[in-house]
Amino acid sequence: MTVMPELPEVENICRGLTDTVVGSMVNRVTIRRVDIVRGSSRPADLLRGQTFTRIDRLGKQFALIGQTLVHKGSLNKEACVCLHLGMTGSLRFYPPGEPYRPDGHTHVVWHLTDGGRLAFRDPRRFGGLWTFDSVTTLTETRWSKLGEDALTITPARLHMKLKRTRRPIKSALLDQATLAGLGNIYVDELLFGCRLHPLYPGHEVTREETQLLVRKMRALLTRAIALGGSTLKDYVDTSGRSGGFQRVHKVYGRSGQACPRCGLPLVRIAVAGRTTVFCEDCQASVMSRSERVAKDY
DNA sequence: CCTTAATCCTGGAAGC
DNA sequence: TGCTTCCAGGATTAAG
Repeated sequence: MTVMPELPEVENICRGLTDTVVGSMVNRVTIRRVDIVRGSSRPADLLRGQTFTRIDRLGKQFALIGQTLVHKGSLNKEACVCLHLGMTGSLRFYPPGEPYRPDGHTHVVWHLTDGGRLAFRDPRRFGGLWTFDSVTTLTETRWSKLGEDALTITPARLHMKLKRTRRPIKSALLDQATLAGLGNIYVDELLFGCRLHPLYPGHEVTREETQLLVRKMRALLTRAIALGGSTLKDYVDTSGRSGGFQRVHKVYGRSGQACPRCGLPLVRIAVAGRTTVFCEDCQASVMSRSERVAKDY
Protein backbone atom coordinates (compact mmCIF):
# COMPACT_ATOMS: atom_id res chain seq x y z
CA MET A 1 0.00 0.00 0.00
CA THR A 2 1.25 3.39 -0.94
CA VAL A 3 1.83 5.96 1.72
CA MET A 4 -0.05 9.14 1.01
CA PRO A 5 1.82 12.25 1.99
CA GLU A 6 -0.43 13.93 4.50
CA LEU A 7 0.74 16.05 7.42
CA PRO A 8 2.53 13.33 9.42
CA GLU A 9 4.49 12.08 6.42
CA VAL A 10 5.45 15.61 5.44
CA GLU A 11 6.50 16.40 9.01
CA ASN A 12 8.81 13.39 8.98
CA ILE A 13 10.25 14.41 5.64
CA CYS A 14 11.01 17.83 7.09
CA ARG A 15 12.69 16.31 10.13
CA GLY A 16 14.71 14.06 7.85
CA LEU A 17 15.75 17.01 5.72
CA THR A 18 16.80 18.98 8.78
CA ASP A 19 19.05 16.09 9.80
CA THR A 20 20.52 15.52 6.36
CA VAL A 21 20.70 18.52 4.05
CA VAL A 22 20.47 21.58 6.28
CA GLY A 23 23.95 23.07 6.31
CA SER A 24 24.82 21.67 2.90
CA MET A 25 25.39 23.77 -0.16
CA VAL A 26 23.67 23.25 -3.49
CA ASN A 27 26.20 22.87 -6.25
CA ARG A 28 23.92 22.19 -9.16
CA VAL A 29 20.23 21.54 -9.81
CA THR A 30 19.00 19.21 -12.49
CA ILE A 31 15.50 19.82 -13.76
CA ARG A 32 14.42 16.85 -15.76
CA ARG A 33 10.88 18.07 -16.24
CA VAL A 34 10.45 21.80 -16.51
CA ASP A 35 6.69 21.98 -15.98
CA ILE A 36 6.97 20.51 -12.49
CA VAL A 37 8.13 23.99 -11.50
CA ARG A 38 4.83 25.82 -11.23
CA GLY A 39 3.89 29.42 -11.42
CA SER A 40 6.17 32.06 -12.78
CA SER A 41 9.20 30.62 -11.04
CA ARG A 42 12.47 30.62 -12.87
CA PRO A 43 13.61 27.00 -12.87
CA ALA A 44 17.28 27.98 -13.03
CA ASP A 45 17.21 29.40 -9.53
CA LEU A 46 16.16 26.49 -7.38
CA LEU A 47 18.60 27.42 -4.61
CA ARG A 48 21.60 26.82 -6.84
CA GLY A 49 24.72 28.11 -5.14
CA GLN A 50 22.90 28.49 -1.86
CA THR A 51 23.18 26.79 1.49
CA PHE A 52 20.16 25.10 3.07
CA THR A 53 19.49 26.94 6.29
CA ARG A 54 16.08 25.78 7.41
CA ILE A 55 13.00 23.72 6.53
CA ASP A 56 9.54 25.17 7.14
CA ARG A 57 6.22 23.39 6.97
CA LEU A 58 2.57 24.41 6.85
CA GLY A 59 0.08 21.59 6.54
CA LYS A 60 1.17 19.35 3.69
CA GLN A 61 3.40 21.94 2.12
CA PHE A 62 6.98 22.61 3.07
CA ALA A 63 9.84 24.79 2.00
CA LEU A 64 13.55 24.40 1.51
CA ILE A 65 15.10 27.65 2.63
CA GLY A 66 18.51 28.72 1.45
CA GLN A 67 20.87 31.65 1.80
CA THR A 68 23.74 32.98 -0.22
CA LEU A 69 26.58 34.86 1.39
CA VAL A 70 26.89 37.89 -0.83
CA HIS A 71 29.50 39.76 1.20
CA LYS A 72 31.46 38.15 3.94
CA GLY A 73 29.15 37.99 6.88
CA SER A 74 27.23 41.08 5.97
CA LEU A 75 24.51 40.56 3.40
CA ASN A 76 22.59 37.32 3.02
CA LYS A 77 20.44 36.73 0.00
CA GLU A 78 17.59 34.47 0.91
CA ALA A 79 15.48 32.26 -1.31
CA CYS A 80 13.17 29.33 -0.88
CA VAL A 81 11.50 26.51 -2.73
CA CYS A 82 8.05 25.45 -1.67
CA LEU A 83 7.11 21.85 -2.32
CA HIS A 84 3.84 20.05 -2.43
CA LEU A 85 3.93 16.29 -2.86
CA GLY A 86 0.41 15.79 -4.15
CA MET A 87 -0.49 12.14 -4.05
CA THR A 88 2.59 10.33 -5.17
CA GLY A 89 5.40 12.78 -4.61
CA SER A 90 8.47 11.86 -2.62
CA LEU A 91 11.73 13.47 -1.70
CA ARG A 92 14.65 11.20 -1.15
CA PHE A 93 18.12 11.91 0.13
CA TYR A 94 21.10 10.03 -1.20
CA PRO A 95 24.18 10.40 1.02
CA PRO A 96 27.54 11.10 -0.64
CA GLY A 97 28.79 8.06 -2.50
CA GLU A 98 25.47 6.32 -2.59
CA PRO A 99 24.41 5.49 -6.14
CA TYR A 100 21.09 6.67 -7.38
CA ARG A 101 19.37 6.16 -10.68
CA PRO A 102 16.81 8.75 -11.69
CA ASP A 103 13.92 7.26 -13.62
CA GLY A 104 11.32 8.89 -15.82
CA HIS A 105 9.46 10.17 -12.79
CA THR A 106 12.39 11.89 -11.11
CA HIS A 107 11.81 15.53 -11.95
CA VAL A 108 14.30 17.56 -9.93
CA VAL A 109 17.66 16.63 -8.40
CA TRP A 110 19.70 18.86 -6.09
CA HIS A 111 23.38 17.99 -6.26
CA LEU A 112 25.15 19.06 -3.09
CA THR A 113 28.77 20.11 -2.92
CA ASP A 114 29.57 17.31 -0.49
CA GLY A 115 28.36 14.73 -3.01
CA GLY A 116 24.92 14.16 -1.51
CA ARG A 117 21.82 14.34 -3.63
CA LEU A 118 18.21 15.21 -3.05
CA ALA A 119 15.72 13.87 -5.58
CA PHE A 120 12.10 14.89 -6.09
CA ARG A 121 10.05 12.16 -7.71
CA ASP A 122 6.35 12.25 -8.53
CA PRO A 123 4.83 9.78 -11.00
CA ARG A 124 1.39 11.37 -11.18
CA ARG A 125 2.67 14.91 -10.99
CA PHE A 126 -0.11 16.22 -8.78
CA GLY A 127 2.68 17.68 -6.75
CA GLY A 128 4.86 20.58 -7.70
CA LEU A 129 7.38 23.14 -6.76
CA TRP A 130 7.30 26.92 -6.40
CA THR A 131 10.18 29.28 -5.95
CA PHE A 132 10.21 32.51 -3.94
CA ASP A 133 12.79 35.17 -3.24
CA SER A 134 12.13 34.98 0.46
CA VAL A 135 10.14 33.15 3.10
CA THR A 136 8.13 36.30 3.58
CA THR A 137 7.02 36.23 -0.05
CA LEU A 138 6.05 32.58 0.26
CA THR A 139 4.10 33.28 3.42
CA GLU A 140 2.33 36.31 2.03
CA THR A 141 1.51 35.08 -1.46
CA ARG A 142 0.93 31.37 -1.01
CA TRP A 143 0.68 30.17 2.56
CA SER A 144 -1.63 33.02 3.47
CA LYS A 145 -4.36 31.14 1.62
CA LEU A 146 -4.03 28.17 3.95
CA GLY A 147 -5.68 27.79 7.32
CA GLU A 148 -3.73 27.15 10.49
CA ASP A 149 -1.68 24.00 10.79
CA ALA A 150 -3.68 21.00 12.01
CA LEU A 151 -1.16 20.39 14.79
CA THR A 152 -1.43 23.86 16.29
CA ILE A 153 -4.95 25.10 15.55
CA THR A 154 -7.02 25.77 18.65
CA PRO A 155 -10.61 24.56 19.16
CA ALA A 156 -11.79 28.17 19.27
CA ARG A 157 -10.21 29.00 15.92
CA LEU A 158 -11.53 25.85 14.26
CA HIS A 159 -14.99 26.42 15.65
CA MET A 160 -14.95 29.92 14.18
CA LYS A 161 -14.20 28.48 10.75
CA LEU A 162 -16.76 25.69 10.98
CA LYS A 163 -19.52 28.00 12.22
CA ARG A 164 -19.70 29.92 8.99
CA THR A 165 -20.13 27.07 6.53
CA ARG A 166 -23.03 24.82 5.68
CA ARG A 167 -20.83 22.33 3.92
CA PRO A 168 -20.51 18.82 5.34
CA ILE A 169 -17.86 18.68 8.04
CA LYS A 170 -15.83 16.32 5.91
CA SER A 171 -15.65 18.86 3.08
CA ALA A 172 -14.70 21.61 5.49
CA LEU A 173 -11.93 19.57 7.11
CA LEU A 174 -10.52 18.56 3.72
CA ASP A 175 -10.40 22.20 2.67
CA GLN A 176 -6.88 23.44 3.34
CA ALA A 177 -8.26 26.94 3.85
CA THR A 178 -10.13 25.71 6.93
CA LEU A 179 -7.08 24.09 8.41
CA ALA A 180 -3.93 22.80 6.77
CA GLY A 181 -2.75 19.22 6.83
CA LEU A 182 -5.65 16.78 6.71
CA GLY A 183 -6.34 14.55 3.72
CA ASN A 184 -8.96 11.98 2.90
CA ILE A 185 -7.45 9.25 5.08
CA TYR A 186 -7.07 11.20 8.29
CA VAL A 187 -10.42 12.95 7.96
CA ASP A 188 -12.28 9.64 7.77
CA GLU A 189 -10.28 8.27 10.69
CA LEU A 190 -10.83 11.42 12.71
CA LEU A 191 -14.59 11.53 12.14
CA PHE A 192 -14.83 7.90 13.14
CA GLY A 193 -12.81 8.57 16.28
CA CYS A 194 -15.13 11.45 17.17
CA ARG A 195 -18.29 9.56 16.20
CA LEU A 196 -19.26 12.35 13.86
CA HIS A 197 -21.19 11.83 10.63
CA PRO A 198 -19.25 12.99 7.55
CA LEU A 199 -22.30 14.93 6.31
CA TYR A 200 -22.82 16.75 9.58
CA PRO A 201 -23.09 20.43 8.55
CA GLY A 202 -20.14 22.53 9.64
CA HIS A 203 -22.20 25.26 11.25
CA GLU A 204 -24.01 22.74 13.43
CA VAL A 205 -20.82 21.40 15.00
CA THR A 206 -20.88 22.42 18.63
CA ARG A 207 -18.07 23.93 20.67
CA GLU A 208 -17.77 20.69 22.60
CA GLU A 209 -17.59 18.61 19.45
CA THR A 210 -14.92 20.93 18.06
CA GLN A 211 -12.89 20.47 21.24
CA LEU A 212 -13.16 16.73 20.78
CA LEU A 213 -12.16 17.05 17.13
CA VAL A 214 -9.02 19.01 17.93
CA ARG A 215 -8.02 16.72 20.78
CA LYS A 216 -8.45 13.58 18.68
CA MET A 217 -6.79 15.18 15.69
CA ARG A 218 -3.65 16.05 17.63
CA ALA A 219 -3.47 12.56 19.06
CA LEU A 220 -3.98 10.96 15.66
CA LEU A 221 -1.37 13.08 13.91
CA THR A 222 1.16 12.85 16.73
CA ARG A 223 0.86 9.08 16.80
CA ALA A 224 1.24 8.85 13.03
CA ILE A 225 4.34 11.04 13.15
CA ALA A 226 5.86 8.84 15.81
CA LEU A 227 5.15 5.71 13.80
CA GLY A 228 6.71 7.15 10.66
CA GLY A 229 9.62 8.57 12.53
CA SER A 230 10.75 5.19 13.70
CA THR A 231 11.60 4.15 10.16
CA LEU A 232 13.61 7.26 9.31
CA LYS A 233 17.31 6.85 8.99
CA ASP A 234 19.32 8.33 6.18
CA TYR A 235 16.36 8.54 3.93
CA VAL A 236 14.04 11.42 3.75
CA ASP A 237 11.41 9.40 2.06
CA THR A 238 8.53 7.47 3.46
CA SER A 239 7.33 5.64 0.38
CA GLY A 240 9.21 2.46 -0.26
CA ARG A 241 9.95 1.96 3.42
CA SER A 242 7.28 -0.24 4.81
CA GLY A 243 9.09 -1.71 7.81
CA GLY A 244 7.39 -0.74 11.02
CA PHE A 245 5.09 1.66 9.31
CA GLN A 246 1.80 -0.11 9.07
CA ARG A 247 -0.75 2.48 9.79
CA VAL A 248 -3.76 1.15 11.54
CA HIS A 249 -6.76 2.37 9.65
CA LYS A 250 -10.04 1.77 11.36
CA VAL A 251 -12.29 2.81 8.47
CA TYR A 252 -10.21 4.01 5.51
CA GLY A 253 -10.24 1.40 2.75
CA ARG A 254 -12.44 -0.90 4.81
CA SER A 255 -15.90 -0.39 3.33
CA GLY A 256 -18.09 -3.43 3.73
CA GLN A 257 -15.92 -4.75 6.54
CA ALA A 258 -16.99 -4.83 10.15
CA CYS A 259 -16.89 -1.64 12.16
CA PRO A 260 -14.19 -2.12 14.81
CA ARG A 261 -16.52 -0.58 17.37
CA CYS A 262 -19.92 -2.15 16.77
CA GLY A 263 -19.32 -4.82 14.15
CA LEU A 264 -21.82 -3.58 11.60
CA PRO A 265 -20.59 -3.24 8.02
CA LEU A 266 -18.87 0.05 7.24
CA VAL A 267 -20.63 2.13 4.60
CA ARG A 268 -19.11 3.89 1.63
CA ILE A 269 -20.46 7.12 0.17
CA ALA A 270 -19.07 10.06 -1.79
CA VAL A 271 -18.54 13.41 -0.08
CA ALA A 272 -17.02 16.30 -1.99
CA GLY A 273 -16.20 13.82 -4.71
CA ARG A 274 -14.11 11.75 -2.33
CA THR A 275 -14.58 8.22 -1.18
CA THR A 276 -15.85 8.28 2.35
CA VAL A 277 -16.09 5.29 4.66
CA PHE A 278 -17.87 5.46 7.98
CA CYS A 279 -20.14 3.58 10.36
CA GLU A 280 -23.79 4.56 10.03
CA ASP A 281 -24.46 3.35 13.53
CA CYS A 282 -21.53 4.77 15.48
CA GLN A 283 -21.39 8.00 13.51
CA ALA A 284 -25.10 8.72 13.47
CA SER A 285 -24.78 11.82 15.62
CA VAL A 286 -26.28 14.12 13.07
CA MET A 287 -29.14 16.49 13.52
CA SER A 288 -32.41 16.93 11.70
CA ARG A 289 -31.70 18.04 8.17
CA SER A 290 -28.37 16.36 7.68
CA GLU A 291 -29.71 13.14 9.13
CA ARG A 292 -32.33 13.03 6.42
CA VAL A 293 -29.70 13.71 3.80
CA ALA A 294 -27.63 10.87 5.15
CA LYS A 295 -30.54 8.49 5.03
CA ASP A 296 -31.06 9.23 1.34
CA TYR A 297 -27.93 7.34 0.43
C1' DC B 1 -20.11 35.14 -1.39
C1' DC B 2 -20.77 30.15 -1.17
C1' DT B 3 -20.69 25.58 -3.07
C1' DT B 4 -20.05 22.00 -6.44
C1' DA B 5 -17.90 19.79 -10.30
C1' DA B 6 -14.41 19.11 -13.73
C1' DT B 7 -9.60 18.82 -14.47
C1' DC B 8 -4.98 17.15 -14.15
C1' DC B 9 -1.98 12.19 -14.21
C1' DT B 10 -0.37 7.32 -14.00
C1' DG B 11 -0.31 2.68 -12.11
C1' DG B 12 -2.76 -0.89 -10.41
C1' DA B 13 -6.99 -3.49 -10.05
C1' DA B 14 -10.98 -5.29 -11.97
C1' DG B 15 -13.78 -6.77 -15.85
C1' DC B 16 -14.49 -8.94 -20.35
C1' DT C 1 -3.60 -14.14 -21.48
C1' DG C 2 -4.36 -9.56 -23.17
C1' DC C 3 -7.07 -5.81 -23.74
C1' DT C 4 -10.07 -2.11 -22.00
C1' DT C 5 -12.17 0.44 -18.32
C1' DC C 6 -12.26 2.40 -14.00
C1' DC C 7 -10.56 4.27 -9.85
C1' DA C 8 -7.54 6.58 -6.44
C1' DG C 9 -6.01 11.18 -4.62
C1' DG C 10 -5.07 17.16 -3.66
C1' DA C 11 -5.51 21.53 -5.26
C1' DT C 12 -6.79 24.76 -8.84
C1' DT C 13 -10.08 26.60 -11.83
C1' DA C 14 -14.57 27.21 -13.80
C1' DA C 15 -19.22 27.09 -13.45
C1' DG C 16 -23.62 27.06 -11.01
